[in-house]
Amino acid sequence: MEKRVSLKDIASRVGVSVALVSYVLNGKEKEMRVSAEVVAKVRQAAEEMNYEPNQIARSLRMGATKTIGLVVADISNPFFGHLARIIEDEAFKSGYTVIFGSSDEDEEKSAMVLRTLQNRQADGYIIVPSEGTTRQISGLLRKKRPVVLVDRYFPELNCSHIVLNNYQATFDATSHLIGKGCKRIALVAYRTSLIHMKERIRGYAEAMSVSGLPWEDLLIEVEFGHTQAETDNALNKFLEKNRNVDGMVFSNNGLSLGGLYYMQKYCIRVPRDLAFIGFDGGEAFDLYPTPLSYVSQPLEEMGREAVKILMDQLHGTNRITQIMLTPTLIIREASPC
Amino acid sequence: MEKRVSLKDIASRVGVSVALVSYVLNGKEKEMRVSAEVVAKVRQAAEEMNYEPNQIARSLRMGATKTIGLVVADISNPFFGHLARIIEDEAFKSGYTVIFGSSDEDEEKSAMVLRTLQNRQADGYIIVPSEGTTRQISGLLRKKRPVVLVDRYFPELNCSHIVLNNYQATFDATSHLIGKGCKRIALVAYRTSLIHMKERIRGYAEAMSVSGLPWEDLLIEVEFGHTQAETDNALNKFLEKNRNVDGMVFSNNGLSLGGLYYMQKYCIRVPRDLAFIGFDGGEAFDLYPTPLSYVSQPLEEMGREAVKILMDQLHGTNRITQIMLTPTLIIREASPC
DNA sequence: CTGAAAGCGCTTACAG
DNA sequence: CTGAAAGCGCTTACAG
Repeated sequence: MEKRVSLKDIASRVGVSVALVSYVLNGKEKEMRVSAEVVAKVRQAAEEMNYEPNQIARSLRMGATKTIGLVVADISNPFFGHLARIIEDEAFKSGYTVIFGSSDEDEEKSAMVLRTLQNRQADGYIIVPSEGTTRQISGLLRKKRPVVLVDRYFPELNCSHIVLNNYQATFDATSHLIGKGCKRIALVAYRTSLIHMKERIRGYAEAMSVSGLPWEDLLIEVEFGHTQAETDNALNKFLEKNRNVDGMVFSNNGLSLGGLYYMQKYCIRVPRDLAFIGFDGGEAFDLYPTPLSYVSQPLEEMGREAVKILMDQLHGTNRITQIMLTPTLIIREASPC
Repeated sequence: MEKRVSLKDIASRVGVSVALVSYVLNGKEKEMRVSAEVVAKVRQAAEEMNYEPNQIARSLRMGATKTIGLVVADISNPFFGHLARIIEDEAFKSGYTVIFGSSDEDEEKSAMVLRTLQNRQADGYIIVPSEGTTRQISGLLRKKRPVVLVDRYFPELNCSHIVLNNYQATFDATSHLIGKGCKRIALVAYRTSLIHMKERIRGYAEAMSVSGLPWEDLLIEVEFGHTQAETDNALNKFLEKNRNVDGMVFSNNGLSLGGLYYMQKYCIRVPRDLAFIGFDGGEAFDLYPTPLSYVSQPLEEMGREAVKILMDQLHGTNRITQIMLTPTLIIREASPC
């Protein structure tokens, strides 16, 4: 391992103190009234020696790492990958780097990831919280760490968050199908206590109710971490009992795709045999024989705003910001082919 | 910001030196022959005070951060997102954390990302290198930083890498179409000097040549960072001139999807009107009316091995390992529906 | 068995 | 205008 060049190396080469080099390289030569001659010499030496600051040392000294800890369910899931990318870019603009960890919607894994991020002294956290992690988040808050929750949140926690208006998302989706004449609309959801799912179920139930349609028997709940086989099973059982179902709303991207795999396997033509509204878009929806309708989230805005809220808190305001974004229903008609 | 508890805090509470606390908490109480009584007291105090080590301080002292710097083209691209996830998990097993950056296939951005990762003193690097970054990589090597290149590499560089046998990938894909009776097979590729693309083109050209089929006019090259409109344009122009094309091979995932969007727009039915082989899989390929054939890469293996090779180098061997993985051609037949 | 001390590379009052 | 010194939290020879 070749020796990295330090301030000391530059100082001894130029023949000045380390402090002076630090001032110059941090643009404090004005307020410190360093002589023009020294400034020039230091700059040149730093350049020639290819000096790069040691962010670790600086972090230790300053008590801040310029690091954002990001916890998502799974970075390989395009929804979270995209979010991560937006956060990366936005953080970079403010000089922050992102360290991430995937929680797999698992309480234990979430705890491990958070411990790692804390040991690495992340200055602030952007978290897609998993079920059962309320105490982990409140622990962070107790330590006065800036935290922004994304996609979901815990109503009982006084914490910044930015989420979709999930109620509206499924309310609009369901209402649209009702407007198209559907009467027996099923919702496919995850079985979880997390608020975003609860809200999506509530939106659906409300849309059905205001039209006087029963829905209690049309709610299909699937376990997190379900395999395709299990999803197939659940849908099979459900459709056997409810042969007259004429529409389906899926409450997230993975479920939507799982549903499509199922339909394909059992030769159910979507949307001809069964009206369909998915969640979050993707190539599979676009390239379907008839492009599929779905609920679209303003992901860019969600990521960008999450970073902004965090930056706000990192810069000392103690303000708690809670934002609810508006979903867009993307309606596709039969393709021209 | 609440004060974090340090070794000093524990030491003063127990009434021993900081060194002793450090020994105990790092499991060195045996070799240091710390008395059982002190061990117990320190352990308990650490527990009660919720002590978490400051990895930043440790990094500075030890000259190692237990951090892997990961550079991908774009973390929001499922191919790289998946790779990142595998690397994250594998690195975690060895106690390493991942810091990532997206280069967007851009030389400048790559340089910025690498600078950031170096300032943060990443111990080693896993890089999907962009065009024109040979000097950036060789700079890292000159500083004796462990580096593993993934997906692509630079033949002129003595550096570990793990890539697909890209030649075989398109050779097999093209040969398969030839075996099916296709004679005018086009390849859609990126215009780049990067070896993985060159190899994919070479595999295609060779497969055509051994069957005595001309191909020079059937190679379609698209710029990196192309928009869909530009892809549409290129394909339109090409197909106008070559109406008799009977098959198409796409040389990466983005191009494959771009191709499918094009086909959809112009009502070309795949694979009925035109034989098709894509790259890297994905839901869109599966859910196509007729599931589409594609070249599959062993991504898990690529990610896992990349970390293993890096760990090897981090643990002091100076060995250079270069691995070429075997692609699998996934052939799908018409669906039963 | 235990503690005092040095030092990783940096920033920043403080003194002159 | 410049330098000596302290200190961030940790690890690790060294001395006793």
